[in-house]
Order: sequence, then C-alpha cells, then structure tokens
Amino acid sequence: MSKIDLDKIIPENALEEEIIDDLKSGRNKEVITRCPPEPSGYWHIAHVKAWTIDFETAKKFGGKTYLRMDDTNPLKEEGEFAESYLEDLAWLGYKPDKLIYASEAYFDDIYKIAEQMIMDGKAYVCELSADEVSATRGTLTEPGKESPYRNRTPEENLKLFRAMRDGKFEDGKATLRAKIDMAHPNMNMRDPVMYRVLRAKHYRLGNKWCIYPMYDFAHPLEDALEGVTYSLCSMEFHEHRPLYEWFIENGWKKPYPPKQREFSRLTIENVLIGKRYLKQFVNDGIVSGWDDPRFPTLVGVRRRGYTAKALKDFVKSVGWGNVLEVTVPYSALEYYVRTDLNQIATRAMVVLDPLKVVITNYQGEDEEFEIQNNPNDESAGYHKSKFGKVIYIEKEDFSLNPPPKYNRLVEGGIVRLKGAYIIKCNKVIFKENGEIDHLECEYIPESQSGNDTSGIKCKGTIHFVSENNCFEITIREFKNLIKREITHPAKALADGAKVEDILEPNSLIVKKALAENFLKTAKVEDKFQFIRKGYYCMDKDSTPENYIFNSTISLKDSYKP
RNA sequence: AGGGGUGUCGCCAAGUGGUAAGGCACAAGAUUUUGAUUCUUGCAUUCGUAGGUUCAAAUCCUGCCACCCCUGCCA
Repeated sequence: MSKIDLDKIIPENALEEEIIDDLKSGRNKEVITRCPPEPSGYWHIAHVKAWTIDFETAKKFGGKTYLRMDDTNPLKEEGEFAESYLEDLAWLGYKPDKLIYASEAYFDDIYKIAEQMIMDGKAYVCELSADEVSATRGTLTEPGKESPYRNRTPEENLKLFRAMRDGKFEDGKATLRAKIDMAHPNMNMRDPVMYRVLRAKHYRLGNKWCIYPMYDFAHPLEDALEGVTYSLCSMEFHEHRPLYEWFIENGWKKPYPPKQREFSRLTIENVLIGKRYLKQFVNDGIVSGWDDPRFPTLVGVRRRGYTAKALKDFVKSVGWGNVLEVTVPYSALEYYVRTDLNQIATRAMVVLDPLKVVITNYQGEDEEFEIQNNPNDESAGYHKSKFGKVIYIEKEDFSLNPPPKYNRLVEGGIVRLKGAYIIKCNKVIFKENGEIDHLECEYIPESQSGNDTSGIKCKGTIHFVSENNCFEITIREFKNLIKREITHPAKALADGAKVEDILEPNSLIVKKALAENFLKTAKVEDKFQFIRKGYYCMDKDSTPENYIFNSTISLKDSYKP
C-alpha cells in the first residue's frame, strides 16, 4: 500500500473518490475487491465490464482481487463453468490474489452465523410454503402479513434449524427467515429467506448439505469474512443494499464492514446476451458450442479473433454508469477490436475470390519481394512474397463497367500490384458462357515497388498472389447471429419472439481462398490482416492439410461508388 | 402505503454555482504502394419541462413530465 501515493491518483468516478477518502481517513488500510461469478454458464462480453471494474479498481490502489465462485445454488452450478472462468480470466490478463469456492470456504461459518442470529432473535424458522410466503409478502403498495411462525423462541428456532440441517424437513417445507419488517417499503426487507431446504448434488460438496444459504445472506458475510472492502456489483442489486448492510450489522457485527457499490450493466445492440438464452442456443445446436465464433462468450469472441485488450478498452470506454443498463451500438466495440488488431496483426495477401491474370511479357522464374509484416511496428519485420507469370487478383478488383471513381483494374487501364509492379490490362479472355476466364496483362519492369523509375502515376493498388506462391485455405465469414434489425434480442425473446424470428439465416459462410505461402507459418489464434480485406484469426479446427481462418472483422471501407 | 433510481448531441459520457470535456457514429478535406491506418476540420447558444433564487444555474429550490428497477425458497 505504501507505494501508492494517494495524492497522485486521479479519481475517475464516485467510488474512487470514496476509496481515497476511506484510505486517507484510515477506515480502510487497503483495497480488496472480489470477482464473484456463479458457475452457471460461460462468461460473455458483458461480464468483462464487471471483472474489469473489480480488478482495475483494486490495481489502481495497489490492492487485491479475489476470485470467488459464488456457488450457493447446487441446482444451477457445474464444475465445467468454474474451470472455464479460470481460463477466461487468465486470457483477460487478470490474476486473482486468491481463488475461493464460497461453498467450501464459508458454508460452515455462514451456518454458525445463522445460529447466532437465531439466538439473537434475528431469525426464525418458517414453515410456510413458497406460495404462502409469496401470498403474505404483500404487494408494492400494501404491507405484508407476518408469518405465524415469526414469534417462536430462539431455543425452538435453533432446534428447528438444526433439524433442517439434519434433513428432518422435506425440500421446501421450511426456511430460515430474517426477522426484519413485513411492512417495509423495500420488498427485500420483508423477512427475506436466509436458508432453504434443498436436496441436490453440489458440484463441489456433493450431498454434504441439504440446506443452502441464499445469495442475499451469504454474499455480504462472505465479503466480510474475506476482508473485502468494496463489493462491486451491477445496479439491480442497489435495492438489496439495505439488506446487505443489515446482514453485516446483525450477522457479522464488526466495524469497518465491506461496502456494496453498484455500476451499470452493459449490453450491446444486436448481441444476444443472457446465460439462459445462450445455453438454449448451445443445447439446440444453433451454434457449434459455447466457443462458436459467432457467440458473444469470451471463448467465442476469442476464437473469432477478438483480443482481451480490445474488450477491456471497450468496457473502460463505457464507464461506470448510473442507470440499470446501458446499451451501446456494436460499432463501439468494433472500433476497439480494429484499433488493437491494427497494431498487432500481421499483414498478408489473400485472394478471397480469385481471377486469373497472365502477365504476357513476364518470363522465367518468379521473383521475390518483401512485404512489411506490420507498418505500425517496425520490429515485426518483413516476409517474402512472389510475383510471376500467372497471378490471381480479387474478382472485384477488375471491372468491365467500372463505376465512378473506380481505382482498380479496367480494360486498357493500369493498377499497382502491392509490393510488385504496375500492370496494364490488354485483353479480357472470355469463356464460352460469357464469363471472364482470365485477363492478359503486361507488367512495367521499371515500376518495381520501392524502385520505380517509370514515372507512371497510378491511382490504385491491389493485392494478389502468385500461382507459384499460394495455397488454398478455408475461410469462415460470419454475419451477425441475430438479424440486424433486432437491437435487443434478449428482450425480443422475453416478449415472446421465437428463436427463428430473431435468428439471421446462414450466418456462417464457408469458402475457399488463395493465400500466399507465408501463411503456412501461421499457428492457431494467430491474427492477420488480409490486406485490403479484413482481420482473420487461425481457427483451432485447422489441420496441416486444411488451414482455417475465421473472419474477425472487416476493414473499414469508405469507397462509395 | 409504496419504495428505489435516472433524465447533458443519434449512442456512451465529463461536469460538484463562473458561462457545455472527451469517445463512438456521421460528414468534409489532406497524406497514403492497404479506398485501411494517420492527420485536420465540422458536429448541443444548450443540459426532460415550467417557474423561482442569484451579478451568474446543467449545477441550488419548487412543481410537473418521462423512462427504468423491486412482490424467487435465483444470483
């Protein structure tokens, strides 16, 4: 802590101002946050905001962040998910200072605290059914009714609570409830349930317990027990804050308790977010799995080629927020993806839709030339490519009827081949069916790239591959999983839309392309910019016989005919 | 007997009584052997609305209006 000079820290939101005050006043000696996922699904883009806030806030103040699996509901949780979080977090570049499974670490302590609260007259065993509890809770405008079991003695409650623990009650037949106020205007304070009877196999504890604490009860105590100073969560928990503080005050009963503070949830237009729906897509086979490159899960976007830096920069740009949920356009995310990839992606030439070109005045072996691997990073060096008698260019880079301002190749026109020569198109050879078979061009030997003495001015530059220096690769292009016009897919589903109503048909397009041989050196997850086309990432399904590249995102294109 | 939040450019978002930052998007221009990148420039006389206080209000006061969240033995 001593290494942080508080006066040099510029607070970026109200929480950071509060942290500085707490540190200066001595209320807190250090900053400890926790990252508390429930292992019930894979993380998606929106989670990154929460984890970034947890880790970056602590980091800014030289503090610590604990990864705590918030596993208090055996019905929903699985070990597979918990394991995925460890990997996702590492990929994001965050190292937790401690790994905790709340169930293993705190269930005993939480149980003891519950017994203490019973003895303090703060909790009681209620034998109302779930429906009865619901019926007696009152409404938004009317107070609730007190449970007939509310005034049992502490001794009686303790005996009953132990009976709950010992399996003497069937599932749903009893709960432990906090004795607060059935007439409280905040519904969360109307004698909330602390423990329920639940016989289900817990993914870590098996059948050790048949009672499980509720989030509202367990979470504040876990925070307190752990020494967490700031418990950061999304805005929907704001109204649980009084309850959070009530459990700390009546359960933990020590000074300098953790503080719960809330930030806005993040959603992105046109992206389906929500564990429940994502799970359904996986189970129904709509996507190939949790790591389908069209999926907003971290494993998905990672496979697609997004970087952790892009994601983190993106969520930081959105800020803390002060409403339940902020929705930003997808383009806001894409900006950060392009920006990062532009800095790190290796440039390569790939022709996605080849048109054969014969250089009539070229003789002999192919000649080599060099391409800069990354114009933004001199240290990335160069790689060799080739130019020769037969090359391929992009079909769309030649036109028989060019639109206005078309800077590419036309009949009788010239264009520069990136890294090589200027060529002139002399003749278009057609097939019998009228389609173009190939082009006959001549190259201008004096126009060699970097060594041009021809004096010819050439407006356009296009990419190409030489027949002797290319191989076939597989490209996976993606459209948005969800139809463009559906900006809030989760909302649409909740409002009754069918999956097929919101699903973009054929969002996966597989095709072949011709890549320069240099791409044979690629490894899984390597990121490339296919010059003039977009960013691509080598997929894990690749084999030595079949290199597969996922389209991460296209380059911006301001050409408007 | 309801309670809790929020309203600043199309989207995020600073702003804490001294005369509306920034980013995305968009538009125009320059440079460019990627129509990318980069670079310039433009983009709220006005802060939900109506009043009030003040030399001065997005910021303070009052009244309206709009939107979001809360009635799980989920987290």
